[in-house]
Amino acid sequence: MSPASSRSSNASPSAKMRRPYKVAEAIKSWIVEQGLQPGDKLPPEPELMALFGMSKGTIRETTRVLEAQGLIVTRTGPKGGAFINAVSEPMASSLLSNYFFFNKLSTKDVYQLRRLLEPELAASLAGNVSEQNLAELEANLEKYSQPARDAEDERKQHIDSLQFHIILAELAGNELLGFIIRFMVRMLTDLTVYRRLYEPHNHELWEQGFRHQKDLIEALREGRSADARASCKNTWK
Amino acid sequence: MSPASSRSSNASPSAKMRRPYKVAEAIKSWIVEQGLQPGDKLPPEPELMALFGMSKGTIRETTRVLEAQGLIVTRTGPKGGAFINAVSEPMASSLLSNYFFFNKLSTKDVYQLRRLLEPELAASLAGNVSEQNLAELEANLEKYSQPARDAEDERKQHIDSLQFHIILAELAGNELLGFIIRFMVRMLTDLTVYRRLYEPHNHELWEQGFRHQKDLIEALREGRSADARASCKNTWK
DNA sequence: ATCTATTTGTACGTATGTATT
DNA sequence: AAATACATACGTACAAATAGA
Repeated sequence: MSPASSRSSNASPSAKMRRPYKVAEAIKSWIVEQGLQPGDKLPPEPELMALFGMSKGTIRETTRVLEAQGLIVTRTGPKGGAFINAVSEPMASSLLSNYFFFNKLSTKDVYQLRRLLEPELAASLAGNVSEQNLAELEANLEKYSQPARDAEDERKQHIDSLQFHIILAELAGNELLGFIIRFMVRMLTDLTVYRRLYEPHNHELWEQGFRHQKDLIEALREGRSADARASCKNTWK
Repeated sequence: MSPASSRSSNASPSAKMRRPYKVAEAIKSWIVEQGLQPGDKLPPEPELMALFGMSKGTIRETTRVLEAQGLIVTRTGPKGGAFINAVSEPMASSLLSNYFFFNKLSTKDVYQLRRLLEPELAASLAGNVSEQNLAELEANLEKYSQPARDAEDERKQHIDSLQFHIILAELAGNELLGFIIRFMVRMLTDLTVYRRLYEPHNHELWEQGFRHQKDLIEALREGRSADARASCKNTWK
């Protein structure tokens, strides 16, 4: 466990790591060892230069590396410096999407995974959702209760309907699951934002999706686990 | 879709992005626009300096940023330079684990997710697994067919049993799913590598796990979807 | 509101390392 | 073996930002 590669899991291919990376690794392990928390300050540049016997430029490249990975943030001025930072979700999400940019992620893959995940998730949630959360789901559902009037409208509805899934994931109280669902939604948004324009406006599909989400909410409310699973399975177009 | 934030989804908090990051963003969009492929070369440093009107140091910080995110690799010497790179899985995995380092991921979360994913995965695979792949699963199972003799042995077996899940995920032919399962395995390895030492050696649990994995293979072979799901549900300790 | 001190950010010139031809 | 083309590293000088007096 660690900021990446505190032991050997490597980022830059084994080869001879250049100095900035060596230092970056050193600082990462240092963070772990010292148990530094977000907000804690790293030594200022001159001190790091002395500590690692390197020039300013090299030290700066190092801090850029850590910053690019979201592990630190830097501020100028007095009381400024490099500070430990808890990687934000948008950041993590961005970095991960870089991976799938080249490793062709298809919408099919995303839908298949969602299909694997959500029905069981819904089933496990049935009967355990507070009335407040149910209301939230219903409020979201309202946003696309009317058939889309035009392409732009449909696009908006599509984004809103994705939000439904995010709320659902939140309810599980599982950081990892939540992250994955939100990431999938992000991917779907990116992947479909253009594609959708060419697709036919399918009224029937919209109606079915809407109905099933409505059923799902009811099943969750009344603790009908099996029904929740079934409705959820039908929620995708 | 893009190397992160080619439009607005931002990594560095909206504020005034410093120059290296601006250039990094510029290069990212440039990569997308030009449709550059892994292996394609970026202009050499002096040219980039001219292109963006910046000094060597700043350009270098920029390339370090891209490199730290796994988007380029650099080589020295003639024919050297910065080259577009398809982010590797270990790299992506490392970067993502940084996120969960501070956002406390518990083993409970991981197990819960696996519990959500794998039974359905197994069910969907039943009857569609080649004899060769089944043999591979069985070969893996052999590695821990005998009760562990000591703590070290048990640790090894634990790692091997995790491999079982990776093979299973591979069979789905879903990049995203595969990544997630492997990532979870990685997290579990990191999270348990120390913890396990304190846990009692539980013979009975081992035996059950072993038996269920064996059952699972048979169910997969014979296309008994429901049984595969059931066996899989019992595969965790 | 202005100045001052502190700390990061940028620029440039030069020297060294490294792989290809 | 030598020349070449490229990244790597250093040192210094100066610019920009910001907290605090």
